[in-house]
Amino acid sequence: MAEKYEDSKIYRLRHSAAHVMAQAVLEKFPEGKVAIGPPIEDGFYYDFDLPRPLTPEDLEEIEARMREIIKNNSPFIREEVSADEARKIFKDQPYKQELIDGLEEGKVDEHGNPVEEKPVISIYKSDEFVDLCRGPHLESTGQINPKAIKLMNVAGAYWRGDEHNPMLQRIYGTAWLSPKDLKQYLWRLEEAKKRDHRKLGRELDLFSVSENVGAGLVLWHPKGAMIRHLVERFWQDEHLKNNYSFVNTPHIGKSDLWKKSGHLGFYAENMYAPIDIEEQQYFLKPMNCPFHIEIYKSDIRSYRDLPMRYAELGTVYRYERSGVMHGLMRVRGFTQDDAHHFCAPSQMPEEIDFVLSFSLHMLRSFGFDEINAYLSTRPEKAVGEPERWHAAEAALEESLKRAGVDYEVDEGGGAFYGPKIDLKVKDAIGREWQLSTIQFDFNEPERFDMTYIEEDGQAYRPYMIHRALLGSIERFFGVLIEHYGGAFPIWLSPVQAKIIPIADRHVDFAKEVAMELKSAGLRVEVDDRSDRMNAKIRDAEKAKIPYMLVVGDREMEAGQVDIRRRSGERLGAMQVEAFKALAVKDVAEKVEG
RNA sequence: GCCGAUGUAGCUCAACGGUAGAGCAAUCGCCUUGUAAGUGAUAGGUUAUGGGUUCGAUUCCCAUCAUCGGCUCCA
Repeated sequence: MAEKYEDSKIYRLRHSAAHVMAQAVLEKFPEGKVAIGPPIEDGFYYDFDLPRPLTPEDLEEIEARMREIIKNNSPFIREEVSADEARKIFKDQPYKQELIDGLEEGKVDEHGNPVEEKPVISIYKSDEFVDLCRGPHLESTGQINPKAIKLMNVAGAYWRGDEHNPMLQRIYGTAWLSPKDLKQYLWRLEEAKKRDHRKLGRELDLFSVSENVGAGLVLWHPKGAMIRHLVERFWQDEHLKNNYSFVNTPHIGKSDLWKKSGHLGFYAENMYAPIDIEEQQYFLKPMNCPFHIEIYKSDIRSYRDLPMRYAELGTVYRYERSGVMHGLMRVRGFTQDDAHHFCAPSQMPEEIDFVLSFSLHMLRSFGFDEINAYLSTRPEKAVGEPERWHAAEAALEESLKRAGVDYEVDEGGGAFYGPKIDLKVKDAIGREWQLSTIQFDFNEPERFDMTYIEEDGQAYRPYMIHRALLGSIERFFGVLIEHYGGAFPIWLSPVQAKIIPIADRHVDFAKEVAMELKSAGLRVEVDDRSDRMNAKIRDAEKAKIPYMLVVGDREMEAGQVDIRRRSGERLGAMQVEAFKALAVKDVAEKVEG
């Protein structure tokens, strides 16, 4: 069993580094106010209310001062105090006063998180600095390795994370046990930068976002659109194999529909302003479900029709606040790989089993092997019968167990209309991304009065399950780019092989080879520029094309191609037919090479 | 939306209160090449947009738009 982060030395180290930083900041700005400063993943931060914005030069100064404080090697001394004593000690610190009030009431800890027992109020002293703090800390500042800390950046953050509160300045820092660990962490950041889908999107000419079109609206370039096409084609094939029906629905719908579905009530802030058409108001769709429900309701449904599975690559538009857009990950117009399942209560557990295993199959097909699940259950405020909630939650949990997926339960974390499972994948450098979501909906079937006729001739309410496996095609593409660092598996590569003639006299032969490979469904291009072979190889490498096929006098003579992989590996010369078979096999087996 | 930073050629970046330059890419030549950059020339910019200050603004100021790092929110 791994040690909990909260109990580890590195946690105490980061917490201690936060105190040292706060001291350095207060020395520079004696009138500054301090808020809170906890350890976080990979480091720590501290929030301050300061008279002016901090600059990168300030950070350097603060970091240098931190090293001096560390050198003093002063001990961290813990003291327990009464609330009144604490108030006296922090008399010039309004944020600390607020925290002390909270501690005295006994409902929250010094970070504002709810706690069971009324906490003891403790303070920690080190060098010239005193902080309201639960600890724990290192024994002394000298235990911090001055060469293993680094201040990263400054950012705004609301006091207690509430946007109605004042905006503070948050300094992020990182701290490690050894300089080697710090170096490795910085290397990881560099690596993540290299894989940034926004950078690769430009370099590989996959997509762009134009200021002239609008923020958060993605333009898919030919190579990106090819990958999207391949993803969608695979997605469609798999859905057809699994008894889905495809539906297609429009981009706008009348206001009455959205009133009925409830979206104008609980989702209005994410919807765009209405469009007036012949004195009726229409809204851009933020979701596809009301349309799918209308299709369901276009006829009387029998128990014999169930389960029904409606799938659509449905493009939706959601208003996102201006500061939140991020490449492909967070956009204003996107296509969900959406589907709605309608089933009878008796079919429900089996239907969940299917959706979960189908979801895992889909994610694994794209090279995501590490998948974690999050089960969110009934919140305080919820619609729908409690029995249905329980049955649904049980089905979700049982299904996760059967599938052998690691999961965490988020009690009360479900939406008001139903419990859900979210699946997160780990990418090649260990970052988690949320993709799939499987959610029950107890709201819309009621609002639309959806029914089916049972054997007994009576009308019953079906279960409705809403799911997206890839999430959105845009986000999924972004994750895919970062996961593979732009070097897509062969079946997804927009160009699978680049044919490189050594001299102009080999171009005709190269084109013949290209024709031959294209006839097998391979995506190949001939680099017929009069450049040197070395330059052509360099360009193909930079484009991360899986195979480079060099053809010169020798190959032309023998009807061969000389093969180089993008890894630099040389496979030597082989017959065109042999390469064709090799590449076709790579595609079928989804080889990553 | 909020806090902070940024916006100069297709890309990466210089420079400057007196109307801008490099490398790569592009175009046109020459070279005809054996596994990551051959070579010469040419072209390319109302310095994001709109105001203001100034004799003069791309540079200083304001607003808007967009991007980046975060916060809040989320597929």
